[in-house]
Amino acid sequence: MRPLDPQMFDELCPSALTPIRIGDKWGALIVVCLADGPRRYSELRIPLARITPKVMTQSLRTLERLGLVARTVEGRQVTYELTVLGVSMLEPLRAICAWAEEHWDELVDATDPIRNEPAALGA
Amino acid sequence: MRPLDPQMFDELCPSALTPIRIGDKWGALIVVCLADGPRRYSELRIPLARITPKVMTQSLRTLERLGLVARTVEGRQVTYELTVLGVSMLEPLRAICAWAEEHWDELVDATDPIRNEPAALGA
DNA sequence: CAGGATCCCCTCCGATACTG
DNA sequence: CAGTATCGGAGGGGATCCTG
Repeated sequence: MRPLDPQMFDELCPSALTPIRIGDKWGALIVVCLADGPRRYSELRIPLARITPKVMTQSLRTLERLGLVARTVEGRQVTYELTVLGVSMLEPLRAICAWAEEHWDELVDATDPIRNEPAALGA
Repeated sequence: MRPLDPQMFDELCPSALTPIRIGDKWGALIVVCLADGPRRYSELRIPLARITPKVMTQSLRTLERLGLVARTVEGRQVTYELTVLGVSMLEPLRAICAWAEEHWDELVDATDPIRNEPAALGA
C-alpha cells in the first residue's frame, strides 16, 4: 500500500479538477485516496492539503451518509475506509479517472475549434 | 436511432439523480440523451422536461465549452451532438450509470448500519 | 489530533416572463 | 422553435478562529 503524498494528488486522478463529481467537490478524490486502504484524518489531509478541515469533514460525512465510506473511532484515532459499496464503485471510478487523465488537456477550456467537430454518431 | 421519450429519463440513467455529475446537475443526463445521435433542442426537452429552458441552455453551453458537445445551426434548426471527445466519454459514463443503477437503492440515505461495514481493504 | 463554530460570498438552479 | 432577461432562494464551499 503506497503512502499518500501531495504529488499523487494530480498523478492519481486529475478529475479532481474536472467537472466530474461524486457527492461534492472533493468526493471523488477522497474515494480515490481511500482506494488502497484505511486512512486517518491527518493522513488524508496530506494529498488533500487544499481542502480546509471543515470542508473535508463535510465531504467525509456526505460519503458516509451515502454509504461509501465508514468512519471508525478507536480511542483518539479516527480512521476512514471504503465500505463494500465504496469499493464496488472503484472500478467505474477508475474508468472515469483514466478517461480524465487521457483527455485532461482537451477538457480544459475548449477554445480550439478543430477539436469540437461532431462525431457523426447515429448517422 | 431510438426516439426520445419521457420514460427514458428514469430508464436510461438513474445517476441523473445521484450525486455523480458531469459539468452541472444535468450534464451527465444530456450526454446520455445524445448518445444515440444528434438531437434538436426541442427533442432534448422531451426527456428533460423538468429542466427549464434557461438551465438546459446553460448546461449545453457548459458541455460545449468543455468540448463534449457540438452545436450546429442550419437555418432555424439547431442541432446538438456529441463531439469525438464526448463519444469517448460514453464508455466510462455507461460504467458509472450501470453501477448507479445496480446500487441505486443502497445509495439513497444510508440509514441501515449493516450496510456500512468497512471493506477491510488493504488489510 | 480531529474536528466544530462562525461568517460570508458566490454560483447553481429554479420560476416566470418575454423574443426574433 | 430556440432560446434570453430578470429575479430570487438555497446551499456549497472557503477563510479564520477556536477546542476537547
